[in-house]
Amino acid sequence: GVAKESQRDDSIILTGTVNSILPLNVKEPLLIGQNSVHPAECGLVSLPEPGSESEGRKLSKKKQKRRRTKEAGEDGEDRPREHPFIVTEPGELARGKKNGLDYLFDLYEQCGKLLLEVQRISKERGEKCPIKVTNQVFRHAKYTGSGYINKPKMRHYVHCYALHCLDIEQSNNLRRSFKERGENVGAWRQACYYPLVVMARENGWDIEGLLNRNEKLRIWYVPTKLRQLCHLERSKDSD
Amino acid sequence: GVAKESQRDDSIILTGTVNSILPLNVKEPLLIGQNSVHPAECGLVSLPEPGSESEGRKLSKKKQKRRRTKEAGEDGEDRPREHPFIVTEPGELARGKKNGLDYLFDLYEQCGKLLLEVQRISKERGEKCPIKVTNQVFRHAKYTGSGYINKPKMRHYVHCYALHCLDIEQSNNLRRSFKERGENVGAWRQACYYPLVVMARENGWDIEGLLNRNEKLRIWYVPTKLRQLCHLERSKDSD
DNA sequence: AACCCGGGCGACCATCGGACGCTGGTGCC
DNA sequence: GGCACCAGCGTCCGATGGTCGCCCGGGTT
Repeated sequence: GVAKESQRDDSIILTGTVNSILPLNVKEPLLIGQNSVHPAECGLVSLPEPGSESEGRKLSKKKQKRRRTKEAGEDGEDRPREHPFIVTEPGELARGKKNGLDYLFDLYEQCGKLLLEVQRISKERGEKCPIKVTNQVFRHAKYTGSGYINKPKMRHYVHCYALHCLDIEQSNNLRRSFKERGENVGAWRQACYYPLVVMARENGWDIEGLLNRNEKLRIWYVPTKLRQLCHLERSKDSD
Repeated sequence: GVAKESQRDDSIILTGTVNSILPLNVKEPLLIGQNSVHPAECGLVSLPEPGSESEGRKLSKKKQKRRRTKEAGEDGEDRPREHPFIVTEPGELARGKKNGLDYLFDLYEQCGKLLLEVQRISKERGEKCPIKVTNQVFRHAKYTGSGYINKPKMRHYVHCYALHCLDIEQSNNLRRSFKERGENVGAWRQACYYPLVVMARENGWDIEGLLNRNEKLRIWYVPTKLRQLCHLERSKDSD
């Protein structure tokens, strides 16, 4: 299934047009005629480098090296990490040490409320008032005891939440289908991109506008990968 | 006149309510009863430190030391700096090695056009599309040969342009009045704040919204000092 | 020519948006 | 218990918004 080809990161798999790879329609046919090719060469499209601006800004792109574990003897009082998400059907509670997707989406609602609070506070203080979920909001989340909300997580699943908000029917079907097939969260997450790309096409490829028109999505930055995917598909369209 | 009290920076002078210090109404009365007091103590209000957020972000606020002149032997090909602005009446051409205020405002229009261009380009490339005048726009300005447009300058006079857009009548009167009195640009610039504060009050102190509602001003970040001034006056109101 | 006023804008800084990949939790055997 | 998988999120990085004050242009004496 799709899961086998899905990557840890956001590398994008495109072997055909969007229509032909809608996750719900695809099981085996995706790689027909390519089954003997090495996975790295069969339809995995690396997106263009982001540094495409022509004004002369420089990008060094050195491979960053992550810091090893924190020094021993540090107190830190570090929270245990959250349980991983699993693909659940709408309304289904995750069993065992897992979290379900309804909970994931609720995190986005919580962020929206947190933003509202941050906005109220900053207005009251005459400071500039964020219209998006910014670092400040994540800081506020930590401060007010919602330490389980953090930036990398929330940014990671924005487009999944977007699908949930824009087409609950399709989002629910996708969840049921991926759960049934036993796909993991990474595969489900990848699959959420394509219905959005189709919607973007139906909106003149204006993904930004599509999300901005929705009350709940307006506050989230458009994920880079989603924007790039739309751009890529649009350029295929005009071939 | 007002000019004598005005500071190089944006320190804010408030000896009374906004009503009492509307620049057009004020010549000498401003400091009545305080003329013997040291200027630093007479109504020069230092605004609250920006690091007022309670979430625990740290601000070191070390005095930055500016780099001395560039190394000798550097080519650089540096453009000579622009002629300073002087206060001119509407339609009046600046004489000598000076630039007039109509020219200043035209620079803002040019930035608006530049932004439109940047938006067109970034849409075409599927990159994220700025809705404000960002660093990218200033970079684009340099790139396309408008080297006379730069960030510190444009940010410095935003509120003057705002007054010009929101109440051309009042803006023109202010220019005529300050020119007649022989005030310098700094004094005129300071004076531009107060009519805006009054307008903000009439709009429920929503200066952000006031500027955002205007087609031409929407693309400019609200100047910090203007937001702070509004905040300050609002809190005086409720005393 | 010498001086000084005042303002243009180069350069700096904290913080931002964005993302990588290490670490360790988790289920399976 | 041991192992392999995989995803949470600590941490990093280039670039941004915002501003200070050095430097020098320009008018005056």
